[in-house]
Amino acid sequence: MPERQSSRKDAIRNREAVLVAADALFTRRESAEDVTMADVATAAGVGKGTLFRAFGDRAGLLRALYEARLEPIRQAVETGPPPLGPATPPHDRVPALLDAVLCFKLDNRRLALALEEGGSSSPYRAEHYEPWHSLLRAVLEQIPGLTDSDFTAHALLAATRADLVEHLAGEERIPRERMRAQLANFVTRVLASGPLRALTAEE
Amino acid sequence: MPERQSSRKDAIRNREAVLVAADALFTRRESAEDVTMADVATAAGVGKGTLFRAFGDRAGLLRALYEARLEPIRQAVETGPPPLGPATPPHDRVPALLDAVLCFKLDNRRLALALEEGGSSSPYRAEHYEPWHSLLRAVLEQIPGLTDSDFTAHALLAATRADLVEHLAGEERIPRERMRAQLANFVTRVLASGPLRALTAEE
DNA sequence: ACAGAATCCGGACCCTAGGTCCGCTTCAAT
DNA sequence: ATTGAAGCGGACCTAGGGTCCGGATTCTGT
Repeated sequence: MPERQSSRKDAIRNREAVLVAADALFTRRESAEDVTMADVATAAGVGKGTLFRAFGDRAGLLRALYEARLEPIRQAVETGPPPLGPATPPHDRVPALLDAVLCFKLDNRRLALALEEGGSSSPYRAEHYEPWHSLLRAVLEQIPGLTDSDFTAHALLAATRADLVEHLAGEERIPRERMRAQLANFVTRVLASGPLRALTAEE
Repeated sequence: MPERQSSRKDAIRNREAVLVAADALFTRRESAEDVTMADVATAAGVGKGTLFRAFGDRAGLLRALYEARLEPIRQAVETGPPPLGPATPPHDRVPALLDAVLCFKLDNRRLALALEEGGSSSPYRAEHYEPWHSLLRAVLEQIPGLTDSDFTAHALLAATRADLVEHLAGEERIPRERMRAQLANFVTRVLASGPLRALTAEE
């Protein structure tokens, strides 16, 4: 619950300083795992107490950073033009949404990794997952012939999990565009078989 | 490197005791996260030193347990009869493999969770992932019209990630058989769209 | 059976990193 | 200027993974 706004300017200034410092650290450092809270506090020129009061705990800080970076995409999805916006026909919006998620994770590898794997509880309990799943599920539901929207949404999102993306980009050295193409391809396959008209009908 | 066999009977007995105790603890306790190494040592009637000498570190212990439980399935996949064994036609083997993985994770929730999420490095660096991916990829490659076997294998396996399974089974209360059906369905969709008749032919 | 060496045992101990506490300072409202 | 509420910061607490080493146990050669 330590999330209420403060009107005091020192509090606001410090919160901002922490955000900036943390952002820099997470981007610069190799792994997010070896950025300690003490590091962040020091880099921000602030005491640990301040840091924890402002964000509650490590996860809270991560969340704040994540949401800040996610904001533009959220906007584009909620009120933007096609292919991300709500006016897009479902069949085109699903790949667009997943592509957006993938790109976001590619652009924010360390952060996404830290938040998604970040110890304790599963990513599925983190409240930032639910909106995506809900939306995707709703869009999938509008595609005729597609059953199990709920599971399908989960499964598709699973293909963009931060650690998988990290593995593909880092270990397997797959270039961004190729990964996007592969994901698009995969999504197409899932959507393509429409009314699950058997393996035989080539149409 | 602390993995070499010991011929001393006390060492062997203790190793076995630890394995049994850990197995019991991980099964009994709510979350795998709150089974500490000290707990395991105590439950096994053994000192921490012994435990760490035998398994190296926490991950080592998890791995040992995991592999023990996985053994029968590994057997079935490598030298067993269809639909898991190598004699199965690719089109049938892929769903069978994924179903086996899913069932395994359902039967070993806590353990799979602990090992997959288990802090530090991603599941993709854990050497137990690679064989599955390799196999699945190889089988996928034999299905005509299927491209991107590598990515597809990753994506399909991602749908059986321990924390997702845990979420579906635990949070969403989806019964085992339903989940298996949904996964089977999903796999079918991915395989079904054969030669990927284009994205353009749509509207 | 015995000695000596090699190995193992176990729990006290260390260390890191997240999180808390509290006396002091700063802010803002009157 | 006064005052009390809010914030500050770093010393401190705790948990849990991992290490160490004196003493016990087991193996081997004779």
